[in-house]
Amino acid sequence: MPRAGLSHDAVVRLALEVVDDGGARGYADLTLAKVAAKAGVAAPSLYKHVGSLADLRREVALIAVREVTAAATSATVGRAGSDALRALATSWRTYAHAHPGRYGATQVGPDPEDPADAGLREAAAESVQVIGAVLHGFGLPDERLIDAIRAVRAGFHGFVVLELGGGFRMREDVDQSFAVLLDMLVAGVTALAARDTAPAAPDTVLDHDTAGSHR
Amino acid sequence: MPRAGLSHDAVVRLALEVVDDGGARGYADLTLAKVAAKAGVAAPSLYKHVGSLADLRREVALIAVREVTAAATSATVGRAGSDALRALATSWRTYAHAHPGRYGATQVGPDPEDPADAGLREAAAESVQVIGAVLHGFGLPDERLIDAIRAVRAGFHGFVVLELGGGFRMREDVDQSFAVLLDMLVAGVTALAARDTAPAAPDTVLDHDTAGSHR
DNA sequence: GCTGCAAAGCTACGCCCATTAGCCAACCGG
DNA sequence: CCGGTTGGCTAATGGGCGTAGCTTTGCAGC
Repeated sequence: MPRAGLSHDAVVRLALEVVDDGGARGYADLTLAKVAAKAGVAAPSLYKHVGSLADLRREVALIAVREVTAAATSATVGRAGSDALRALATSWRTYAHAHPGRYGATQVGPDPEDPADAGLREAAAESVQVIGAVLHGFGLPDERLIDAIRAVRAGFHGFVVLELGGGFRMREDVDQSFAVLLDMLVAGVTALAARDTAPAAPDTVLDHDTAGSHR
Repeated sequence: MPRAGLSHDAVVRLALEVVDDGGARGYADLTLAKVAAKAGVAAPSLYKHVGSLADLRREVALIAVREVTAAATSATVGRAGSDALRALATSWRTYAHAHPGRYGATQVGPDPEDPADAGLREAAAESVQVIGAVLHGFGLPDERLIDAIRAVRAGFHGFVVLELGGGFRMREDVDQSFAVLLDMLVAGVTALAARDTAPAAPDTVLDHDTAGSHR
């Protein structure tokens, strides 16, 4: 009865393979049975190395979030302003294309209550901080920074989710569409900074009173 | 042995209740067992009214997509331009807030191959057409309309997905953030129309050559 | 009112998955 | 070489989907 020589890390590595092999649905379809099959081991044996399927998923998600953050960080180092924002956007989407399954793992929000999700919460916060750092360079007032971060995240994430999910069915150039979205975000953040820095500017694109829509 | 008096429509209705009861994860957690429990019936009995769990999910998704489309349509009737786009955005997000579980059902892209998904594909196309109709009013050239639609969809969907998934953890006003995103999209679409309608305009916000980023 | 049949339940079963319990063999430190 | 830890295993439970086949209800038509 030879041993498979597994370990915690080896199991996680195999889980990542399963996720990567499964395309955009790889994470959703991650199963202990598949990992065990890849390891050449009976499914219950995995419990010697991993607490549960939920634990394994958490760990995969953590890695994915950290990878996105790392890609975003290294893409924006040494850049500022719209240059940085464009590099950030590209790295974000490029990661999703290269690892659609792993990107799917970043879509599950960590449970704000569950202590087991603490690491994931922190990792997610770090990825948001990278966006925040980039946007900080636009000179936004503090109260607008959070809005800009959310708009950018929504744009990036929404586009990638729709793209990976097959939501863009026309054959038209998707890269071009992303470039247009990115232009909107760059212009939007720039205008947002200009508006609140110089509130009297007459020809600001964003001269609309957003405060009126508060609940 | 009294009869429960089920029917196809009754089962779908109960499935919608299960989805609605389950919060944002209601659709993902939809199960025949839960529907059967709500109906007061053994699970296999449901097969007299429904082909499979996949069929039931499809039907729920179809209803959800049509409801979003209907909300968007009625919100934009009689409006045009940025007024229409703002109303569209509000109706989209309002639907997601009112029916988070059902909104989750709209996130699964229909399989482009599967003939069973044909109705869902058509319904999804209709919802995109509503956005297209609204954006058409901005006078975009045809080649840009698809890009604008995608940007708007990405913004709406991304924001709502992040919001429902608990992705916005700061307590800052989320309505305000959505208003800012909406401003960016309105300004972005306006500028996109201005850019390609009058290419020589000097002060256009979007004077960047997006064609340079084609793959 | 009776008869008969289709429809709508049911139970029993098979399969897949996660997880627990308990066994046994392999490796490693002394 | 010996013993304990550790990493496999099988068996079994529970839950979910789905199929097969039985039973009973309730209605249509006489």
